[in-house]
Amino acid sequence: MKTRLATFVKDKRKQAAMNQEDLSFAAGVGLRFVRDLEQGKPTLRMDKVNQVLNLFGYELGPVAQNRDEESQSSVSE
Amino acid sequence: MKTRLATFVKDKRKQAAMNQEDLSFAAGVGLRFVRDLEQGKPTLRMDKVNQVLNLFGYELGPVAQNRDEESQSSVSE
DNA sequence: CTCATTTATACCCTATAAGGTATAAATAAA
DNA sequence: TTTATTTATACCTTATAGGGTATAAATGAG
Repeated sequence: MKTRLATFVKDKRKQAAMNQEDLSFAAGVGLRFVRDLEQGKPTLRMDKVNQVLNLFGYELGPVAQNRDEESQSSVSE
Repeated sequence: MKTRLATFVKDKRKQAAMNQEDLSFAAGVGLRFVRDLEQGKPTLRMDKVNQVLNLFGYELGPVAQNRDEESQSSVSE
């Protein structure tokens, strides 16, 4: 499943013109981890996810279940 | 360290008049996990954290590092 | 103060996330 | 089409999170 988080990371990565390998290196996590993250694996460790999000000035936090945290566009309806 | 997430959960739990044991049972996670969560342990698994947040209508998501995601009331601004 | 409740720490075991390697499947450019 | 690049899956090992139990330290009521 493509979660909000997965989409967010993939999107930010594309914006930064990086491939998954670049990102994994920059974040200091394994390439496999970046892949799991972008595939929406739900059991990831928060600290590892944060290592990635920090690159983009973000971090994991509680968000209301329906709100669309200022990603940018999407939700067409 | 008391992270934003730790504070959020503890606060929501208090609001719901539950102790940690109640919360662990309601969320289907171990009591130890609730404790680690409220103590700000950084290496928690996202799925377990989400089991707790879901009780309050929240979930983990990317938030900008300095913003103070509405703790309880509303988004003022 | 004592006693009850709640929360925090420590020890231990089991299940599994992280990550490496290899491979396969897309995606894109020629 | 072929070939290169990127992304996805599978297998395996190692490190560790989750969680149970026990204990200790707070917190609070009397």
